[in-house]
Amino acid sequence: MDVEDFNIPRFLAVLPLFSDLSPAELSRVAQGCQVRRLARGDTIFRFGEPCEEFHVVISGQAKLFAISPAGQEKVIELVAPGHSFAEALMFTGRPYIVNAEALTNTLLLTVSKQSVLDEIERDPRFSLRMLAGISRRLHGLVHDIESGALHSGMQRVIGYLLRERQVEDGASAATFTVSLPVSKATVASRLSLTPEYFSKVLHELETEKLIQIDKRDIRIIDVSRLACYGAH
Amino acid sequence: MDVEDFNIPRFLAVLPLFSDLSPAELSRVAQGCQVRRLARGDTIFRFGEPCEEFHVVISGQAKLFAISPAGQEKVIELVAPGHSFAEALMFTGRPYIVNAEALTNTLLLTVSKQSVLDEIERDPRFSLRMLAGISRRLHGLVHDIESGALHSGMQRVIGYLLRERQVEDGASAATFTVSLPVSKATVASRLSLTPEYFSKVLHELETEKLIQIDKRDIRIIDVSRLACYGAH
DNA sequence: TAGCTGCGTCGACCCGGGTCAAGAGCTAAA
DNA sequence: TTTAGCTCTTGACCCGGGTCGACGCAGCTA
Repeated sequence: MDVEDFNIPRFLAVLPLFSDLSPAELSRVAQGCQVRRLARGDTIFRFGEPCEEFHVVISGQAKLFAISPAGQEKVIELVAPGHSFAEALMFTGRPYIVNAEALTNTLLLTVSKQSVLDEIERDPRFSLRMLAGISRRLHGLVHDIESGALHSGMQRVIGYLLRERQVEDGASAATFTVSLPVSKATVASRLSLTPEYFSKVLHELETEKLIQIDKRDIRIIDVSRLACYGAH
Repeated sequence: MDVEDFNIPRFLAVLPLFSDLSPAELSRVAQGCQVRRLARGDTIFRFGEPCEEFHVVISGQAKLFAISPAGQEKVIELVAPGHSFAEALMFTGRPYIVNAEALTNTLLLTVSKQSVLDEIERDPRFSLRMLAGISRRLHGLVHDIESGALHSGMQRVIGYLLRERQVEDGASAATFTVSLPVSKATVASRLSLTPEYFSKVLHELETEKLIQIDKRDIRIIDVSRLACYGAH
């Protein structure tokens, strides 16, 4: 995939947010977009910078993360292709409150705040879709907070594996494979664990014959037993 | 304050969300509202119930909380008079994902989903205000996640005390008083601590002569030393 | 005045999970 | 082929903060 030959309106039309705009509207929004190619480790934005746009991952992977005064990093969210981020921040009028960078070579679409505001002005149904998207994101964060406060590390790992099933395939087979999208250290941080402890938990699950670990591919052997393991 | 003699349009006009609607618009929105008087402990809504409205605390206090399978409770948010909750969930079209109840005798305003949708249809500026409100809420949750993952219990308590200053008075005096809005056990849960440990932390701060505890009033003696205490 | 109930405090104990250090594979460049 | 540099694993050790139990001290009710 290349920057120059990339068809922005066609890509926009696939996103839920823009899915039923007319071709004319799509090309208008596309005016306020730019596509960037990023290498692994490139910064997308940093804490404190002004926010005048939101972003969509076209291909590759991105992460949102915070840094503590002591310098340690916590991954807030992993962003897969087709997913957007920072829409919410755009509407607060404040600077970015997290950092974002590319985890692999990534093609990134950036949509200007102004073209979103124009579209909202023009079509109330568009703002409803925007509201729904942000609300769903908020829903996810509430889930993360609950999960961090109420569940043990083991339970968070199990929850993560089971949730990834939806992404992998919609089926509810008794056995299936989850591929970690990024390094184990990054997933660990997403789950608020150290890499060492994450490793320990995975291998405990393996010795219990609930999963099989093959690099970043994790085969779930017994879904139902896995689901109740860790409930003590 | 009584249910019958309460003037809904006048109250709506004070809320940031509705602040610059015309009197005609206000009374239209007020049609879709109802006011309820609740006693301490009364349920506002429960996990899993359908969500067709959002809520504003007129007077009193409410809490949003989750319950783990094991039965323990985590307070997600404390809601003070003049503040709203569950707007975001309304837009996802899904059932409530948390529980809400009154912490004291409370007067609660409930605004129907339909009147919000009507108003969005009518005025794009209204939907911008809605987006900004929800985005600010999301901002707060991200802060909570960072704070839970990156800071120790001591640091979260200090952060809470310093943040409450804004609410108490805007001044930046070297010494001031924070009144806990609810029981210490509830504040502790909000900070993801046990009541016992919260107590221990507060009393450690007191023996360090950084604060003075008098029931639910906490006098901050030295703001600047408090701010850097716990940074080790 | 006694008795009850709910909140807050305190101490003794314990464990989940973090820290540190070492090593093992794997890939990539030279 | 070697060196360098990741990512991942493993084990020994340690500590923040949770658990449990007991008690003090209101504020109520009778």
